[in-house]
Order: sequence, then structure tokens, then C-alpha cells
Amino acid sequence: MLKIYNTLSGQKEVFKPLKPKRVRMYACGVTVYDYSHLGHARSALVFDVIRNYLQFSGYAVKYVRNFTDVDDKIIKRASEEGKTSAEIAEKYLLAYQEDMKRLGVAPADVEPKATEHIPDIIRLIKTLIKKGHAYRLNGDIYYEVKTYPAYGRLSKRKTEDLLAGARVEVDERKRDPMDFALWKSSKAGEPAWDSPWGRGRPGWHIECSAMSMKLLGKTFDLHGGGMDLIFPHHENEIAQSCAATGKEFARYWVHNGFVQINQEKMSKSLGNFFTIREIFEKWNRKWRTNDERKRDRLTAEALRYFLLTTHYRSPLDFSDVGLQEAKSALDGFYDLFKRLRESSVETTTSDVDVRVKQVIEELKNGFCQAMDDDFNTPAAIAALHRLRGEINRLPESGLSRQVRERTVKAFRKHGTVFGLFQIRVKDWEFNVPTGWMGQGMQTSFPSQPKEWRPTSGVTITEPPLPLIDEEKEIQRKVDERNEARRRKDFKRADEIRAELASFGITIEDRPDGTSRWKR
RNA sequence: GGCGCCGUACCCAAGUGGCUAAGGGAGCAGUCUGCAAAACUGCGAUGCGGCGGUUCGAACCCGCCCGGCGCCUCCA
Repeated sequence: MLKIYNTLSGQKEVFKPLKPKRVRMYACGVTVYDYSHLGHARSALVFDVIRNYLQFSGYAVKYVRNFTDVDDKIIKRASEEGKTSAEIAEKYLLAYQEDMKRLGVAPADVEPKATEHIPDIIRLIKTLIKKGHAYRLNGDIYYEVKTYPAYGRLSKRKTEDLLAGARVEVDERKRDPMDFALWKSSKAGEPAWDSPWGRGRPGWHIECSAMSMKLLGKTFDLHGGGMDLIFPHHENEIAQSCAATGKEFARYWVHNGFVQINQEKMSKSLGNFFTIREIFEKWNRKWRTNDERKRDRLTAEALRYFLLTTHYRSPLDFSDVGLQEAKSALDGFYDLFKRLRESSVETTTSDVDVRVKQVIEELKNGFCQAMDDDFNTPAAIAALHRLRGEINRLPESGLSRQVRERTVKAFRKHGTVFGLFQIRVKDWEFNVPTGWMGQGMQTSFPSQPKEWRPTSGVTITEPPLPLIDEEKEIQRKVDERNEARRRKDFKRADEIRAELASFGITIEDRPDGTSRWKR
């Protein structure tokens, strides 16, 4: 029985979708005016995992994630770069999709853009005007907050409190300082669409209301985004949507916590952010393969593991040490997969079979129990580790092929929810150079934000280890070494091992005199 | 000023009223090994920021305090 923490109620609730076995969910995507940072990655990953788990649990999911492609920040960026808003939006939209692909975050079922739904937005604004929730000020349309008594329900704010703390420049013409723009008249050179109120463009919040209701219905199951969207964005969405339809809008509100650097929120305005592509650039250099896509996959799994070892609602402090630990933990899984794959024994005793069945069942239960409890990914990962320990404890030599395959399948099946264990065993790289990361991009920021220059100066001084891609060559060396060991020529054997080690290859001897190796 | 969150071992991190406080990383010791590596075993918080209180019983509930953070303004 799945329970989800609902921001609306402030507590965990049993999840019951409107229609049995079907979930309609919407997550706020990004405003495409710059490259996305790790915070965006976390949010995207959280909802990717939620979608995956809902499907894993047997729900048919329709997932919508929007792009805000018309906005003040885009306009500003466009004028800075001497380009059109559309060009800026297009560029960063494609960059986002590329970043998501590298991260292994699957596209949403529908990824609507605000600019493609202008008629829907206008229609919604018309309804709000007609129902007395919005008013016109020259070419602008404002939502009148006090016409919606439930305003503040999501963010748990009283309208009086909001006023008291208002530090915003207030447009004096507004009926109330809290009223927000549904439609803005456009100045020359700004993107503009014809409307009953003249040429203009939508305000920030209205597009999510228009697109979510159009694509998912007036009432749908789950709506999410980062914590910072609770107010004002989602509060305003609720006000607009409910006022227009008179119906419930989204039923479960899910918000993820921030990524932080040195205990501070990672954000554009603080300047303490890493873009997703910076992380990939930096980490991809660790891997020995020349195949860029394989490198991406290795980095992506380490990053996903790292992000998922913290519960989605908690803040998460980013560090290279954390990523490194994630990689080490994954090594343990892949090492087990490797051994299971390489084992050549075909027989097994039935009690081992029974035991394997039992521990796989325990994984399933532990995993689902954790995920059903508000998507507790750290606890679910712990369940995976417990299975790893159990299997490692069983005599490796006694597992039949069938049992080994069943085990790996169980890992991969559950790992799919998180996007883990998807890499071919032979492509996983175990021994990566450490200790050189501090040479390049800073691993932690000083505490004075003004000095930060995180996006520049990425210099990697230590070159990657030389490549030995010829597996036959490696195997020849390994064979030669085992021949030497047979002769008790340990000096020669150790020489060969050292030589291979210099290429980042580790030898592990088996009891029968043969050896396996890994990068 | 208003609203809210967090503080669990060397590091990361679950747990939020009741078995021995998950799991990972790092470390140390042992088994195995020609030596290693991997794997396994053991060690590691009589205690969960501090002080009080409620309770038969609290990391978990309440109060106060200390430390850190977020939202109220664009923000995942």
C-alpha cells in the first residue's frame, strides 16, 4: 500500500488514484534560459523514479513535464546574446533533453511547451475574467487573490502574513499587492501573441494550469516539483485552476528538497551551482573507455545512486566524496554480477536453490516496503545491499547457472526503477584513479559567494591512464602469469601483475589456479 | 517579522513511541591466498545537538536553549 507525503495535508497519505490502476502526473520542468544544474537533475530524477515505481507497482502512468519557453529570464538572456527568445528557448530546451538522456531520465509521455498552448492559456484567462477572478489593467490581466478564499492552503500561509513580509516592488495599480499577472502586454521586440487584451504573453503560472488540465483533465492525481515552487508557483496554479473549474485540481502534491553546496542551496542567484554537463565532463574523464556513451552511462549510474541515497524530501549536500562513495558501493554490486557471470559450475544443491529464492523474496518485500513508504529510496537501496550480502555469503561455486541468472535478473529488475545495474558487466569499470579530482574543478566552494567561479577554469591536470583495449592482450598476460605461478616463479608473476596494474587492471586469482581480471 | 525544515558513529544516511539504532563508504583485526585482490567474519554510536518534561517505556511526543538552512522575490 503506497503512501505519499502530500504537501497539501502535510502528512503521508494512502495513495488512491482517481481511476484505479491509472495515474496521471505532472511535474514542473524547467524554464529554458540556461543550462540545467544538479538541482534540476535531482528533481527530474525524483519524478523519473516515482514514475518508474508506479509502473513497477502495476499502474499505467501518464506523465507530463512541461517546458516554460516564454519568460522574463529568457527575454533577458536573448537581449544579452543578441538572439531571439525562441532561439534561446530552443537551445536550452535541446540541452535539457540531452542532459536528461545522459542521466538516463526517460522523456515524459508529453513534454508540452507554453508557446504551443497560447490559445488554451487565453481561454483559461477568459474564464477567470468571466467568473470574476481576474481583472484587466490596460494590456495586463491580473488574478485577484482575494476572490479565492482558500489561497495559501498549500504553502500554509495566511494572506496577511504574506503582505507583512512583502518586499516586492508593488505595482500600485494592482487592486492588491498579492495579485499576480496572468497576461502581460509585450513591449517591442518581446515575444507576443494576439489576445482579446492586445498583443502580449502569458504570466509565469498560468501555463502550467492550462497545460496540465488540458493534457490530464481538470482533476488529476499527482503534481510535483522542487520545494521552491510551493510558493508562489503552485499556490497560484491551484488558485487559477480551482477558480476556473470549480473542481479539485491536483490531489497529491509532491516536492523534492534542494541540492546544496556546503549546506547552502544550490542556485543560480547564489552562483554556487554545477551544471549537469560539468559533472559529466569532469567524471567522464575518470573512465578508461573511449566510448563517450559508455562513459556517460558510468557517470550517470554513480550520480543516480548518489542522489538516491538521500530521501527525496531531504536536502542533499553535493560533494565529490559522496559521488566517489556511490561509485564504490556500485562496484560491490557489479563485482558480484561479474563473479556470478564468470562462475562455471552447473550444479547446485537444492537447499541453496531454496535459500536464493528466499532471499530474492526478501529483497522484493524490503524494496517495496521501503518504496511504498513515501518513496524511501535509501531504505530500498539498503534492501538491495542485503541481497548482495546474502548472495555473497552463499558458496559461489555451488550456484547453478539458473540460480545465478535468476539472481542477476532480480537485481536488474529492481534496479530498473532507479536506473541502476543497467550497464553490461564487461563495461563496468572498477579501478578508477582517485585523488586527482582536486586538481581541476573545485570540489567545494569557499563560503564567500562573490568569489565563486564555478563554471570556468575546468582544468584536469592528470591524464587518464593509458588504455589497453585489447582483451586478448590482457588475457595473454594473465595466462602467462598463471603459467609462471604454476612454475612457482612468483617474481615473474608479480612483475606481470604490476605491469597490468599500471594499466589499471586488477588480477583476482581463483582457487583453481585460473584468474579473473577487471579494469 | 511570518511560515517551515534540519542536527543519528570518522563520512554519507534510514528509522519518528516498545525486539540487539537499517544500509553504504572509509578504517582496523581475522579467515582465505605464494603474496595480493575479491569475498566472508569480527570491531566501531549504553546512545541519536543540549537541558528539562510527558509516558511503564522516547532518537522518535511536548517545552526551552544551542547550531545550521529554506520559503515569504526569479528559482528544481
